[in-house]
Amino acid sequence: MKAKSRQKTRTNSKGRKKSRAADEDGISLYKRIKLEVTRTLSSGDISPNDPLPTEKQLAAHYNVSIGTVRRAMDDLVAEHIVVRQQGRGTFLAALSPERMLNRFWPMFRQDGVRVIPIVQTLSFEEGRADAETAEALGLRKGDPIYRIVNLLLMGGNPVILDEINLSKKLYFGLREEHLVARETTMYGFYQSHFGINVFRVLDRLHAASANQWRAERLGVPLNSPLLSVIRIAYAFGNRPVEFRKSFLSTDAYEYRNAIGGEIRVD
Amino acid sequence: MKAKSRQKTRTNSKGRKKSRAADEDGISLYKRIKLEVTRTLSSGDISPNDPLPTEKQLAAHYNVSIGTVRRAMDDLVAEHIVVRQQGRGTFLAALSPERMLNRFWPMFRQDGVRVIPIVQTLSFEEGRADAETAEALGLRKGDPIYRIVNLLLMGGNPVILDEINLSKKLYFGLREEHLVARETTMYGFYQSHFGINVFRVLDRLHAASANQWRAERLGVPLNSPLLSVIRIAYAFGNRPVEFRKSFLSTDAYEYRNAIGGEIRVD
DNA sequence: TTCGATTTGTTCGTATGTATT
DNA sequence: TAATACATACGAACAAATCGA
Repeated sequence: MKAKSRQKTRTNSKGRKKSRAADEDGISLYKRIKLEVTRTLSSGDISPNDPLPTEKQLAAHYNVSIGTVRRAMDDLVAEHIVVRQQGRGTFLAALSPERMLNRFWPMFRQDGVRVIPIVQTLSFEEGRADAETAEALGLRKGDPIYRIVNLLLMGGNPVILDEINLSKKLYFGLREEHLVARETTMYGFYQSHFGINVFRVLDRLHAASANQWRAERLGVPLNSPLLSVIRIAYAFGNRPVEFRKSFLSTDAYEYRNAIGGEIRVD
Repeated sequence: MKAKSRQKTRTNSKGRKKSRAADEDGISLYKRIKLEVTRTLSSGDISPNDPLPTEKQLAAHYNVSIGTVRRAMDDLVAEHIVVRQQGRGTFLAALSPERMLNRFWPMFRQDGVRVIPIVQTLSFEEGRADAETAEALGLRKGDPIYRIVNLLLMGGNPVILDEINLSKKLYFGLREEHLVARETTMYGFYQSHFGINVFRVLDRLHAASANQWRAERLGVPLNSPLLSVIRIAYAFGNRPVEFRKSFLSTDAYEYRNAIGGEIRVD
């Protein structure tokens, strides 16, 4: 006497009617849910740190079982898009200041210790996108942008020089006061003030030499070797939302990168 | 008439006896299985590309349900330790030459194209571990090692100079002929000849200047900026199995690093 | 502070779909 | 074609964390 026997399609107690595995579109249910939820999140309606619908609600809404919702959420958790907390709910992956920092700033002291940088904004100006910036941000050359130069000090010494380019359209109304006043990382700032959630960055690393201007600000000799990091930051949906060129003095600090399993056995 | 109602412990039809969620050790079943399987894999008994026990077998062996085995395997798949193929089985994550390359060599041409390097072995010698190498490989200073210097050419030009240090004990019997004859990456070579599966590397990046020796081999001017990559490669169980110092000429190629979701929606 | 409701976490089990051999 | 092995989906029961009354 096992439950109800099932055919390829059936109608269950809630009026659900589905062919199992492989939907009309040939895409599985949990993947569809994954997409739908991602779309919802990228729309920016859900501010981080307030919860998504509960699993039960999602199951009801999409007319699937809780297990299927969990399968979708498992994926989103693995992709660091949402986090779950037993007893509380499921949240847009955030963005506590130091989680943000830990996640997107792979800078360590030589001995492996992570150091929180202190940020000085050296300049803030409006300008127009050059070819490189336009390409990176998906703009047209000459489109209006904000350009910010930050100096990051670690352990009291200047270590990183950041040249940040933002589309004016995306960050309309940004002013220098906001930057000095902010109590968080740039990415946390984008999120809290503009609803822009950076969840992925792509870094391109080169060896470079310090020119006069950079040498002065980083306090190193002219032509010292610097690590150049060209970064594009993406929000959900692979929307580029920041183009950044950084120059790092790697005498006392280094850029670390782990490839492969992260060995969380918890 | 729903199944059998359950108490906190019970004995099922197969004689299984278990308290639900949170085992004796306070660790969940699927995590225990994850660990056990990982241990089995790291012992090197299972050569890559032959299958692990099937889910059914594992379930029987560990006396748990298939769902629990799948939960454990899901994690191992997410961590790139195993791969599953519908209809075939589950395999130790491998390591086709170009998967290996794609996975652990984040070098791209400026335009984003990946280039397969050609490897020249410049030298092969036995030596003794200096402090740095010993530390990295978990050896004592003075322990015997092999030291290999490789020059990697991309697009016909020398781009990377690799100085590789291997514990002699781990790779006992290694000879230069093996290296020249090999038809794969170094990591593939470690695996096929020594049963050592690299599944994770940690890179530390610095800006450096080309000294005389390196400048000559890389065909760049003295004191040119080079990207220095100090790498430790780990096998299962976090066993360090290779210590490598690389110097990259980044005029035409770059080191790329993606942080955050990889956006596989499949 | 206690307690109960809510929400996710873990485990089990079943049925069926689909790819491989 | 049949057997095998993983993939998807449903649903139930209980554990554990959280939060508010």
